[in-house]
Amino acid sequence: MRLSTKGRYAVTAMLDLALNGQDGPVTLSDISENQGISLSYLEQLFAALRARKLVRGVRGPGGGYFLGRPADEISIADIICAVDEWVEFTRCRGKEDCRGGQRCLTHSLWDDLSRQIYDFLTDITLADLVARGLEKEQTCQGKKDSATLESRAA
Amino acid sequence: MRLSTKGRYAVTAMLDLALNGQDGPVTLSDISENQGISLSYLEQLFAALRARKLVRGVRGPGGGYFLGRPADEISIADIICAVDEWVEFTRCRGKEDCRGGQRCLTHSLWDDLSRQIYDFLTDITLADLVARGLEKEQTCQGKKDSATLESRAA
DNA sequence: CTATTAACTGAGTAATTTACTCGGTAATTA
DNA sequence: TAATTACCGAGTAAATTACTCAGTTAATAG
Repeated sequence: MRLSTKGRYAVTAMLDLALNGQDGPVTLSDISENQGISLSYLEQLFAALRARKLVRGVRGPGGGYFLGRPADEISIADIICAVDEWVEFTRCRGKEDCRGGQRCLTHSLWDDLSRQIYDFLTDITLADLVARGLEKEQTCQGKKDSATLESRAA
Repeated sequence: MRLSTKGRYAVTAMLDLALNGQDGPVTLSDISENQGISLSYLEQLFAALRARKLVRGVRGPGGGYFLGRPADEISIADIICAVDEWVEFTRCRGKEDCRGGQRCLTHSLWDDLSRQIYDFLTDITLADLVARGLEKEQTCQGKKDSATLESRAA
């Protein structure tokens, strides 16, 4: 498993689709502006997402992107794996011999952990995130009553 | 949260200490050989780990590294945060205004997820990993049902 | 006391990944 | 037909990863 800013970009972009894709397709330009990512980089990310059928593109004016499946059928792990090209699972299985046993043991422990994280993220869908977020009704600036999570330092 | 090969190196190295640090300190040379990482790179990683008191160094012949605390008091999140310099939490809180609300919402959803992953990894200690690994008694090559996990190297 | 060991430190750099720029083509709509 | 937007690929700047090298301290063994 791997968790980088690239994966974050992909997840937030997909969230953007989940939130705004109800009425019509969302353009990459919109996402680019919303998320502060360059258009070309988004195109690269969406090429990977499209290859995994996580999004569907519509050309022409009024076009843009839709989610490829309902939001409750897209897990965070799906998204991250799509852009981060994760495999690299037990690398000492083939080329690296593990005669010593020690190296092999630590690697298999890591793979075990990696698998746990993967399973964890497989159980969380885009829909889950959106639902959990809406239920809190937290907008960044909002901060109504007692909470005051971060009070205007500057 | 961030999960890179750098974090993996740190975790497997710490696992190495947890597994071999019983009798005496473990040298970076040993770890370097076990894990296939260069000595200098390990020194960099251990500088960060030492700064967070996750390891304790002993100089001179017969020296090496110990865990800074018992293995059941060191979480995976501790290790990863030490080397990956993670902070970057809700980046739209200060400099980026979130008038649109859209960008802000996706970011806060991401931060929410990031927090979940962090909590998940905070609950897993080095000792947990080792215990879980031993209980499975999985060696990479061996896979014979009887023991074999410590097969005499040095 | 001397030599060796191994932790520490820091500057410099190759390799890789991230993120972007640019210049296009293909499909769709008005 | 013209505008729009997905789609495509080569080239590159910036950042991070991972390493080499060249030392210095501290502790131990002889």
